[in-house]
Amino acid sequence: MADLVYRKVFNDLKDKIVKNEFPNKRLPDERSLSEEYQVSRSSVKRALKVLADEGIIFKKRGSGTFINPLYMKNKTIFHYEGSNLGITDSLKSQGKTPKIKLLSFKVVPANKEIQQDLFLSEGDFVYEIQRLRLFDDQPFMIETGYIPIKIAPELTREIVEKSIFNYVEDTINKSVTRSFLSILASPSNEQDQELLNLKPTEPVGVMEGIFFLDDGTPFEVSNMRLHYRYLRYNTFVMLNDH
Amino acid sequence: MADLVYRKVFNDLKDKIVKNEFPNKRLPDERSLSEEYQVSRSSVKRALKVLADEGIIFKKRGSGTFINPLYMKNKTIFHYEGSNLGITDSLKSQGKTPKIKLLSFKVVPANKEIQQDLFLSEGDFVYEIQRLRLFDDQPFMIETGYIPIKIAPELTREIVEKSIFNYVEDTINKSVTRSFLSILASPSNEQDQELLNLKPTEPVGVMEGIFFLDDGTPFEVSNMRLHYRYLRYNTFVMLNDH
DNA sequence: AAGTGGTCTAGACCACCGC
DNA sequence: CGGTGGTCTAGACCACTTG
Repeated sequence: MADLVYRKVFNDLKDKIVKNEFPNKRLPDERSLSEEYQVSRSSVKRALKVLADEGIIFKKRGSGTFINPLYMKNKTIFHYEGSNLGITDSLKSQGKTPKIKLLSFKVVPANKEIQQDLFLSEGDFVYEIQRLRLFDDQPFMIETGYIPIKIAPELTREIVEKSIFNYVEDTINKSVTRSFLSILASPSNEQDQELLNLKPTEPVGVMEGIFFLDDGTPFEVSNMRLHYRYLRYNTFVMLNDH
Repeated sequence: MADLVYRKVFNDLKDKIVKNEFPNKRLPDERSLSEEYQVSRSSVKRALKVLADEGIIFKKRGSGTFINPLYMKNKTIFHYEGSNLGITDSLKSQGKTPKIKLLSFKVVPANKEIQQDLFLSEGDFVYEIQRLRLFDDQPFMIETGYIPIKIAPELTREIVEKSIFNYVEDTINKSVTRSFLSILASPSNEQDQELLNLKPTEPVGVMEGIFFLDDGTPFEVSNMRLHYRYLRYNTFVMLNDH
């Protein structure tokens, strides 16, 4: 992954942007970058495309490529980038230690809502997994997930305390590649306040989502409640036209 | 726009998918499509990339390209608007009447932050427009926007009480087609509580964004504070791999 | 006119899948 | 092994912006 040409250009440019090595907020033109990195202009374009999709840069035809000023501002430790969600990655990359505390792990019958979300039938069972995620010993997210037992019949506490997605990729040989997410704000409840160290006036950011395997099978429905300072979802939006 | 090669391939394929012209849920391989449409394989790939980004198809290396079996069903269950945001539209569609109450309308010098966000220079002026948006006489959003006067030199209270974007499209003949948005949760402040009828424990959802004209010029930087029950951002997310 | 991003082509080689 | 998608190159021409 990391030794792909466009990936290297992407990583290097992102690095330089973060280190503020383009103080005029402008990147060199594509042809210069192509020369500098000794790669084709197509590969440069591909790298820039990904940067643009993540909202880090934007391009002005005829003018050049510029750094999105919102990207650097008010960066929370934890941020999601549109079309690329990397929970553990984005944490690790900053040299921090993400941890998981397992709050509960059960097998329960799927209720109506979960049946619909995961395309299950009456009588199907799911794992109910509640985890607290920490980041440098600071709790930031309560995550409640439901996974059909028939998709991953051998989940254990040990697996669940680490990465479920990695387990699935290594063992079932399928991968979780996409999801539908809903993002909203909510007042904190007592559990939130206790586990995330919140005052009653402080809210949580909520991300609800369904994760899919690469063959389209719904794999998990998840409800994530985040300390409000740790949620910042950055996205690039195309308005009505294309 | 629609006469781009990859766009035509995209539209044609999407059309065929919707009409169920691939009953085996599988698309022809890229080289055949390239031949069929008499375009390069790169253009086929580009069209397929867009289809995949929209969650309509997925590609399996070594196997082929398949139609996401959930694509049709999902439309009723989720309404994902990622990559297509229409605030007033989505309100109108529910048969409700959106209204705008103008809270303040001034011309002020752009501060450093706004200068950076909108690529302005020292001494440039911007409109500062604060509006309360209502929905069936129920206030749901406080919106503070900054627009360079040099882009829209003739803004008036009358325009600002309606749609700024429509004015821009009709008059300047440019359109607002893209934005970068950051979405987060925040405790409500006193103004929020008063204008949005919130209790102190109830939060707001915040959307900060820069809106761009179709030529890439930053047009407006906007801060939107929404009653938490009215913010729900739905999006389709591709995870780490492609 | 020069510079910059956008689109498109043609072709090469690689990596993975299934028979 | 053949078929498929993934990556990459080199170069052409177009469309828009800026001085």
